[in-house]
Amino acid sequence: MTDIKLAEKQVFVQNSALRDAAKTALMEAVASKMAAPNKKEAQHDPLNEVIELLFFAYRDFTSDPDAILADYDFGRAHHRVIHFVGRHPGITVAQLLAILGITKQSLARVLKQLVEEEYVIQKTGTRDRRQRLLHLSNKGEQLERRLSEPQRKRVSKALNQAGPEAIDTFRKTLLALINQEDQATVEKLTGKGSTKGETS
Amino acid sequence: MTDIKLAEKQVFVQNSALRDAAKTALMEAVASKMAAPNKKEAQHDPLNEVIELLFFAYRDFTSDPDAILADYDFGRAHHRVIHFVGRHPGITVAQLLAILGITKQSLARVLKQLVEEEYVIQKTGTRDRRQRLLHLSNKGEQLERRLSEPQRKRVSKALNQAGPEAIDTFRKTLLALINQEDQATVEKLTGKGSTKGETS
DNA sequence: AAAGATATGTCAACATGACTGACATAAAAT
DNA sequence: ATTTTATGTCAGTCATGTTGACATATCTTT
Repeated sequence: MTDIKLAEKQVFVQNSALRDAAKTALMEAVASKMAAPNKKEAQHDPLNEVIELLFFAYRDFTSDPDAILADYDFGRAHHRVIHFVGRHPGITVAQLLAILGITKQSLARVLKQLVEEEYVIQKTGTRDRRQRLLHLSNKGEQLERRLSEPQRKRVSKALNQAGPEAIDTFRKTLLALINQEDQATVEKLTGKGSTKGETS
Repeated sequence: MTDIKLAEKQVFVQNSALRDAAKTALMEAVASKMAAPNKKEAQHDPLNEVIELLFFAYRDFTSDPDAILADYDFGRAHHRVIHFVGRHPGITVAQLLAILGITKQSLARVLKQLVEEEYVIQKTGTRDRRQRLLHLSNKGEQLERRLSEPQRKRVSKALNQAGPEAIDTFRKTLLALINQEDQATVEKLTGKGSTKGETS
């Protein structure tokens, strides 16, 4: 008696329903249960708190562009490429690989698409003609702005809410979270804009 | 004349080599080029800076556990489950789904493994016997500690380096980065520890 | 008590974005 | 002239996410 009536009334609670309701309704459920008095393990370590906050913050932070990307049939991988090429025009493939921390085969897949669809332009290096210096086309720049806008707004809002010293403290903390060896490099990287020194 | 000599001398620069050298040597290369004087687009927006820092910080932040996980043939998905079950013992499957923002089919795959290998224990709810309240076994708690230790150290170090007000400011900023609708929920969630109110 | 809704689980097929390994070409460096 | 470097590409695999369909046990409602 439990085998034929299902499909009609259950479907609506199936997959994405759980996802979409998740960030709202179901989260409420979580919270309410949470409100119940706990017993033990109230490990109220602020460190653990920060770790969880990082998880949620990053999740939401990346969700903005994800939605936009879907329109273009692109994924996060494309976004990362667009972002770093946009912020560091003239970057080489090797540099991009180093920054992204992925293999060239992985990069190739998305980069190829981006070049074919003319979001990214490859210019042969003049100093070293083996290099392919990467730039955004106008189209690419447009997409970049579209993608970064919600993120900038989100960050801006958050920093404002957190107070005037937040910009500085937040930046300092993030930098200190990065692997020691890379901190100096990243500092230079984010401090500057382009990757020039040569161009075609 | 370029078709038979390859495999011997190239292999070492192949895949992971690029990855491993990446975070050190190649990053250096990036930095040096960066140092070259730029021309235009010095969009020195601190917002963009923060966005990139977030990317790097989160990347390194998650790399600690990733390495450990490999020993167990687990991935990030397992880590997330272990983390949230560990920090919120007695959490239900539905709640976990809401937090993780994935489908139950995705969760099932990793949860099944974790239960089979006895890192996670399912207890039937007493108030609602349909629920499976999730807990870590001792084994699971050990793994949880092993995984969170490097992250806690990293965060701790970063907060110290960033100054005394960093804990508070960093937490505030992260919270404000989260989707408005979820902020209150997450605050409760991270503030408390367990998910009890009932147990078996 | 019967009917419906909910919490959980499971099979199967598919997409994305990583990875490894192997091989290629053009250009620079030795 | 030889070797190394920067880039690209084919092929196969793996982890993790997604839909869709269906099952079972246990509340909840009528």
